[in-house]
Amino acid sequence: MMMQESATETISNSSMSQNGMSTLSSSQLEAGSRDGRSSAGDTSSEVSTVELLHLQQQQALQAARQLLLQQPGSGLKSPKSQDKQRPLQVPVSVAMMSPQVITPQQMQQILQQQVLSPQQLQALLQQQQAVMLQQQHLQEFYKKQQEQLHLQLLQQQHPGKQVKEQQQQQQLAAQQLVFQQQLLQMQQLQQQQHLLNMQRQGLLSLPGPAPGQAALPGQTLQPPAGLSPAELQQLWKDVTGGNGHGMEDNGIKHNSSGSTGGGNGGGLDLSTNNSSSTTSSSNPAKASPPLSHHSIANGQSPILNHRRERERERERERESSLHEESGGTHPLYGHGVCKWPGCEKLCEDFGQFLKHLNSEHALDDRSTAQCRVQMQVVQQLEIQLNLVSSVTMSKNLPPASPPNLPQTPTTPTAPITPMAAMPQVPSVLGGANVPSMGAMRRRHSDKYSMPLSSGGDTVFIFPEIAPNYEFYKNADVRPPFTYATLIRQAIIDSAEHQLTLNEIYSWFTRTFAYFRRNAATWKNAVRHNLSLHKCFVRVENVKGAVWTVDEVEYQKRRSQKITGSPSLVKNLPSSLGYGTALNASLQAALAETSLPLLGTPGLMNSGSTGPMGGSCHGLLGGDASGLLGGSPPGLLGGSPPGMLSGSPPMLMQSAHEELNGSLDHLDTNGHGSPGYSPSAHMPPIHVKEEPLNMDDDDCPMSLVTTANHSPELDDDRELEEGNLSEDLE
DNA sequence: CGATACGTAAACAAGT
DNA sequence: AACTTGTTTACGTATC
Repeated sequence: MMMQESATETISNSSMSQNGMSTLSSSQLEAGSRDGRSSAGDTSSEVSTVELLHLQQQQALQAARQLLLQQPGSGLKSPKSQDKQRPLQVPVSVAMMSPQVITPQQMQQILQQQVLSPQQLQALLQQQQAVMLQQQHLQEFYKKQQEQLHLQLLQQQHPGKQVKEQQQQQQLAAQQLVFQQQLLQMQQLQQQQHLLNMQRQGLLSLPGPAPGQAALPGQTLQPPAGLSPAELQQLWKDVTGGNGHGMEDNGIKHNSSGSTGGGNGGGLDLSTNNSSSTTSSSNPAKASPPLSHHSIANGQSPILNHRRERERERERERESSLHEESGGTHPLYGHGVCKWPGCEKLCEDFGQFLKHLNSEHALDDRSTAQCRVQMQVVQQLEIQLNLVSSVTMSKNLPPASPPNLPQTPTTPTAPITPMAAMPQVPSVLGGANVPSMGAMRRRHSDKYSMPLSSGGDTVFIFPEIAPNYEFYKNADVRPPFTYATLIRQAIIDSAEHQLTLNEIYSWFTRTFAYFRRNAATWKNAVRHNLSLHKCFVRVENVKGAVWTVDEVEYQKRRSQKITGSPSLVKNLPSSLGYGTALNASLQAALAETSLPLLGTPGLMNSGSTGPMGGSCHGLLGGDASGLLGGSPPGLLGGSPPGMLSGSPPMLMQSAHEELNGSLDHLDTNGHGSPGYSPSAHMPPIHVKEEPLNMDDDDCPMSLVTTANHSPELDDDRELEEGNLSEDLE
């Protein structure tokens, strides 16, 4: 019976979280629309949203490209795996992938570089306003010209054309270019503005640090944080000269050439095509002079001249080849393949591509939804990044690398969020919500012992861990450790290695954001564990009773487990997703086991290499599936969700596993340090939250949400524990 | 499939 | 009486 209740609770919670998410997303959208309205004056909210989405899509594409280029083998796998798992959401998954791939460092760089100063923002806004006024007129004009041009082109196709006509055409083309450029610029500015507005309003902004906790006051809506790095990047590129020519594009994107008639310039892909681009959709290619790209860039006269010339040439070419569409360029078209995330359809020519684009990737609800999901994903990633970065940064450690962590050989940073992000995110953010399920999480955790040290009293066994400590302290993620392990840690951390029950409670709340809610539940669990496990010894004290740890007993227990489970590795697939988590668990594990070992990283790694390698990448696939849709019913389903699901971000099981392996060795070797358990395998991290489930459908959405914890959950008295909250900081 | 570990819920008792 | 602290039992889930 109880279980059922809990289950229902979970469900309700999850639903709540979803709602929360949806709410958030909706609010965001609304906000976005508002912006659009306010700023643009009635530009339909949709437009802004769409634009944003497009930007993000592009971003995702870019990221994907970069990944492909940078990470030869690794990155590729994950996507596939994901796709397999979640076929329908391919685009989404793909988009997600890219972000995942991005290393934390990259993200940080982006963030750092991309921040717009207030003045810049203002300037942009002003520019845009001015531009907007003109835009309508220009658009109309542009359309007319495009039509004319189109007609002329058609005429030219016929053999006997007169020179004059050609000249006229050229002139028109030139004019068109100018207008087109202007138009594009305006559009871009508009996009920017939308983004900026959103940013300002905090729509996009993710609460930096602790999603889970709304807590940190200031952070939340700060403008700068707002846009995702990628967004900013893209935006900046588009705005600044990026568009201009080439960016990288030349190579990759000629695209930008506004060919798509719409002149997306690079920025707006679809939107442009469909909408404004206008008439063109039908013959965008024709109308749009390939120039566009370039034009977009500056729109400067000098450049224009060159462009004009080029255009002429191109037009000639065009004429010859007719609709070859000049290889119409489009941000989503390259190498004869549709670059829409997850699509990759082969299109013989640009025209075919356009057809495909309009038919398959039209801005319908579906694509819009996909875009939204992507946005959300990006946001989540940002959040995670913030968390991670905050943690790592605060601690001096080089982000990814705990000493030896096999961690991420490949992607040092990668960890961050690989796919897992998706699934996990929810949990993280919204998190913890739910108390949930019964026994999902599990034991593995024990294996690691967590060296976390709480603030004051404790001494960090391993400083490296600190980062993780910060993470769990602020993120509403369930730690991947068993209650027994945590309790032990709490006691060990204390000065006298003994704590009263209440002190243990305090440690939990102080150390883990996750335990700031549902107090009744976890406190009961703590008591239960104290009583149940022999390793915890109650000692009568003057003041009352205190709890101590009998390491011998603790080790016994652990050793048993350890010995038996080399298998952990298996889980990897499912757990892959976590990136940073890795650190936490790994570190923890390392900490424990390795105390002695620290010096010998090699050991760790050696073991890991094997297993780990693949796993890391696998991240995406595995976890995500598990979390999201994969695990069906119960949270646990596929990926054992165990504890951390919420955290998501981080843990890479693979790493854990490796660690495990290594750890195991260690253990086996027996260096058993007295106090610390050998720890051993890394368990998959479970996330309790299970955000997972949400409906499969929603899964993506889940991401969205949550940045703050939903108050709801707490029936508990957590609030009561004011200190805890205080302690946090 | 059974054993075990774990998490959760709850009943109950004793103490404050 | 209400709450805290402990103990114990039961049950579901996951792993071995």
